[in-house]
Amino acid sequence: MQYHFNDIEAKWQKYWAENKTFQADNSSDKPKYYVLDMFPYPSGAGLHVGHPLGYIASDIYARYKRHKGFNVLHPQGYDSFGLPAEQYAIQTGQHPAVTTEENIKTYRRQLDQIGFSFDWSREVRTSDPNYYKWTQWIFIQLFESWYCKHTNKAFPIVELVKIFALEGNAAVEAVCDDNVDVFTAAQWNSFSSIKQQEILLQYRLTYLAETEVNWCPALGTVLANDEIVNGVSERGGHPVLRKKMTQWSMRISAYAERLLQGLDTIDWTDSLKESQKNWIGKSVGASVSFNVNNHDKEIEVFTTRPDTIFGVSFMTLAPEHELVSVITTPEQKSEVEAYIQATAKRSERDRMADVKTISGVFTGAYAEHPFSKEPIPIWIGDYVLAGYGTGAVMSVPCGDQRDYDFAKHFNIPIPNIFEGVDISEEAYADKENTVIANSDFLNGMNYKKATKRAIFELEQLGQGEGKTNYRLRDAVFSRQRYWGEPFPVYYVNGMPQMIDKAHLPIRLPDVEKYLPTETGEPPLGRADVWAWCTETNAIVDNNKINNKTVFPLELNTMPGWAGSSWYFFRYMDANNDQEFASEEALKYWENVDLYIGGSEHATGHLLYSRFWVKFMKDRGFVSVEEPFKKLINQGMILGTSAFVYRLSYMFANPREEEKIGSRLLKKLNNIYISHAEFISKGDLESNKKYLIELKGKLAEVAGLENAEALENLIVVPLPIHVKVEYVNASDELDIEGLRNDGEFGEDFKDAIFIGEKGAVINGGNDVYKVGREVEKMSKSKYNVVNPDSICQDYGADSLRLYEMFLGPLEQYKPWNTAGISGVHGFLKKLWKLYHQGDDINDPSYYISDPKTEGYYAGGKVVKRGFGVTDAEPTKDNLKTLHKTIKKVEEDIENFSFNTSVSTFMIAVNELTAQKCTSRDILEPLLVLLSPYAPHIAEELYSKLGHKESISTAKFPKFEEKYLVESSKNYPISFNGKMRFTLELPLDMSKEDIEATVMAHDKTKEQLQGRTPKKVIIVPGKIVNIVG
RNA sequence: GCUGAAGUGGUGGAAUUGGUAGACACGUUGGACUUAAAAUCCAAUGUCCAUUAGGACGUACGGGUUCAAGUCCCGUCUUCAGUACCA
Repeated sequence: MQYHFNDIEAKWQKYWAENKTFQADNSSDKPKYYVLDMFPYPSGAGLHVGHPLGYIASDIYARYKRHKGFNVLHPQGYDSFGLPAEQYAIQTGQHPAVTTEENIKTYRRQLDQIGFSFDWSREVRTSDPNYYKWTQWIFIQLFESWYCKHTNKAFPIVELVKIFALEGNAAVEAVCDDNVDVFTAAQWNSFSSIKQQEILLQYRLTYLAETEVNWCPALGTVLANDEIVNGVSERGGHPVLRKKMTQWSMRISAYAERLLQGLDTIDWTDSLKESQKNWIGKSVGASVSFNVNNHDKEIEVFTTRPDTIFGVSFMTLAPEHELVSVITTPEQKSEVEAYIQATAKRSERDRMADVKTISGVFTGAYAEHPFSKEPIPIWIGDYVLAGYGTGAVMSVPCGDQRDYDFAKHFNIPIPNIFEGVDISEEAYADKENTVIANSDFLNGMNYKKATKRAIFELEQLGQGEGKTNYRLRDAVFSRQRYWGEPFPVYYVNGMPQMIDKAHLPIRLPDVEKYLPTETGEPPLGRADVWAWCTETNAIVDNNKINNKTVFPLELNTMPGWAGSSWYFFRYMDANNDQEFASEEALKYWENVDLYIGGSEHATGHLLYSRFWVKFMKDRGFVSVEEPFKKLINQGMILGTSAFVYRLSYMFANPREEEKIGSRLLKKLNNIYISHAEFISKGDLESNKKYLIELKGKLAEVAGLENAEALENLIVVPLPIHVKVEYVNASDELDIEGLRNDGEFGEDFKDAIFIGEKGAVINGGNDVYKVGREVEKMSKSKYNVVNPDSICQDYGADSLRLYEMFLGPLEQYKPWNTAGISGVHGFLKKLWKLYHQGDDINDPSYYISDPKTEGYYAGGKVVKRGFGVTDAEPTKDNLKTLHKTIKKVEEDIENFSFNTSVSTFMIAVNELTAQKCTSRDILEPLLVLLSPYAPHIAEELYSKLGHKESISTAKFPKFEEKYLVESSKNYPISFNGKMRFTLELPLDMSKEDIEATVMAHDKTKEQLQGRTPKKVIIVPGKIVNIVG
């Protein structure tokens, strides 16, 4: 009875789909458990073996929790808005919805064949209007809300309007724009509607603002900082400019403190929490304003050390600071301007990498110390960043190393304000053990006291206050793209108006092309039917715009993170068209218990979702404060790229080029050498050596009579990616396959390959070995391994087990198909373990090969078939089973899936050796295995006579009593080195152990007459004899 | 620079509290079965010395604590990831 995995897997996948085995109920007596994967973006390339890693882990956990008696929600969907589909649309004219639909079909097919226990009845797609209707609705709620600092909560904006009408804004503690003017109730009531709307926009949680953005003209869109690599766009490598634009922003800064505090309440890894903490970047200190001498200007700075205010000996402004041009004296003007220009040329990366160089220029201007009234020189320096704080610092060289270095470099005095501290070599930044000196009223105080006093005195002067600064900036929410959620917004007199919930969704309009317009408007600017009629509440033709009843609609779309910031709630009630999810569903499922995904979302998706959830909680839409209770980052599966090495050459002497004809050059350009043929890549000396050896060959290969022509040629092997499918396990290249591959065109048609032995390959005389390197899987690197062929050749259960067996879930690891035979072999052994019967009544039984499907006994072929019996399990059987239960359960709880695969292998090896056929052992073993290899588990479980899916079976209970041992094989060590082992009863006393061990022949042999100094006995563990 | 993670056979990786380092696999070698191959099964496999018995050395490197260290402490190096010259 052979293990026909393809048939078995197809059978059970069909069974699960037809019986809706994994459909979750929104009510149950069982406790709930919500397991979620970060949903994929359905790219055109389909799934590769890296994608399922996290899905397999979460599926194992979800199935395990079902066995443990939980009502499990385990959904899946697609983050289906995104730039790649739009890029493809621009190139081909295909509507992104069409390609997205096709891609999703591929994804679904690929996901289904791996046997995930997803509840597909709850599928969500962010690009589906029935979904983005609610994304638009949440946007409207953000627009209709403001944040009260006093109660630390968001409230409806109508309540703010009431306050304004009653008492003005003077007493309102809200998170708002910096430049809000104070007004009274009377003033508010006298304002025009437009003026009122303008003011409210300064308070709304989503607002329009002029922001400086990274504008990429070639892509026609704004890019996030992390979409820019080395000053050009990550996608396509186009140049990027800074540009001011009016865009929607999200007032995420209002939630900075709660986002920080909330981290303590969730079970995430420390490294992830650390990234979010750094991203939020809280620092507590004070803002201080310095008057500029001879100008009616103030420079405001933020400092974390107001206690060191008397140590200020200069100030530094960022070169971009707005006051620089105002205060610079005529004498310093040319120098300052030159410095500003030089700084502007340097990229941020440059400035960052070059920490050691100290540069700066004196502006010629002075500020006044708030207390001592001494003049303080004002400098500019590029170590001060315009984007952080106020773009200016008060420099205290004795307490800050950067200030110290700057002062030393420019011979600025370094006053010491710390008692008994030597600052002749470096600054003293330790604030815990300082006593302030030379600081007037702060003398003799420690850091804490001095800080408090300094802030108090500054407040008295009206020149400062205590302040907490966050690095977290408000998030830009507009994208100049087509394939994203349209805003439910139209404009009346330039003021944004929200469309009522009843008329949502606002669907994406059709456009002819997906590019920005010639005038630089977003792609929606191309739509002909993109105006809002307030009478019919419908989208109408643009030429009906009269700005009385018909108004223009917003042309931007929302960013990728809009849809992914709340999708986990939609799964709870995915088909609800009245609400984003019903109150009952939200109450029942609460939030995600376990979230698995890549660490690349640490500061994007994971921060924005937390922000939206906190907002939704404030407004009473949901009842939870955090979206994801526990989060695990799965590591990436890397590809092993294959390289061939094209000889690229250059001439030490340019005239040489003429000596060699162009025909020859073409040939030279087409020679590939095997990996072992060279040792070092770019190093000239070894190249020369290599060249001498190669020269004869080149002359021969290139058909050159006169090898001297190659005299001054410098040869460098240039690595080129080739498809990994043309390389076998021994790194040998299938040259014919490569030559005939259409995708490479003529590239390799006439190529000459020099093999391992150094001969030109012609037929089977030599082999060509590729070079290998581990890299991220990507289409362009030709190193993508597709799960389809693995499912075909080994089965989904093998794939699942193998991906887990590869190593710890969180770790980055290269994919290597060679190892899959190990887990596949295990499944075959498992199958065999259940088919030890000799003569069976299995109707599906057939025999085509007596050697694999039966065995010889007494010269006869004995048929082999399903053979689980009711035999009483032996002590050894029970021990193996319970050892396995214990380990597997611990492993799953610790997400250590790789070790439980080993445990299964050990169990099957042991039970096979024990010739175990007992149902009492083999049935619970299947339940243990079923989260990992569900298909084979279902098949064998049904063969055991069960009519229900194994997913309903209870997880076996571990019983300690089967593992209790009466004896222990003690390792006997001498001076810490294990020499032999000795089987002794566990209840033996220390004294008896010592006596037995000391009397042993081997002990005497080891000691050779010496008397041991000491004998260490740890009962149940070890014996160590010292001496 | 800073922060975080890591470094163990030819390879992927085990070793949860300090207690027999290398589980489980892959690969390799040898053998059985076969006309042959595949499949399956058996054996060996950290390195070095030794015919065997056995021994020496071994968890990036250098020290230390301990009866005992992959595990704890100090220092150094390397790799990967994140990042912000954050006042």
